[in-house]
Amino acid sequence: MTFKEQVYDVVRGIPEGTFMTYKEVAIKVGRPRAMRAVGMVLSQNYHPDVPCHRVIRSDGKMGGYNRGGVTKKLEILTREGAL
DNA sequence: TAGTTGACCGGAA
DNA sequence: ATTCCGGCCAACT
Repeated sequence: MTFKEQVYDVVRGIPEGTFMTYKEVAIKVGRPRAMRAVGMVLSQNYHPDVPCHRVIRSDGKMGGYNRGGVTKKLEILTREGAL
């Protein structure tokens, strides 16, 4: 099980209408200091099964989105009722 | 193997 | 509140 595999699994396990920060995900995978690596993996991730739109920054802002842009990401979160 | 990059975070100015 | 800087980790070339 590689780092990114674990990241995918954790993000996949995020319930609908909820969101986690990159730091939280990093902690989940057992690498509290690898928050940056998490972001990179998600940026490299084009896997539709992984709801990477539920992962945001600790500031409450959103990092990015490879599937439609930040706007789309915000719309998805709003549609899921995360806001 | 070594160097560069990135969807980050926290503290300081 | 905003901007700047350093640190940390994995992937990619």
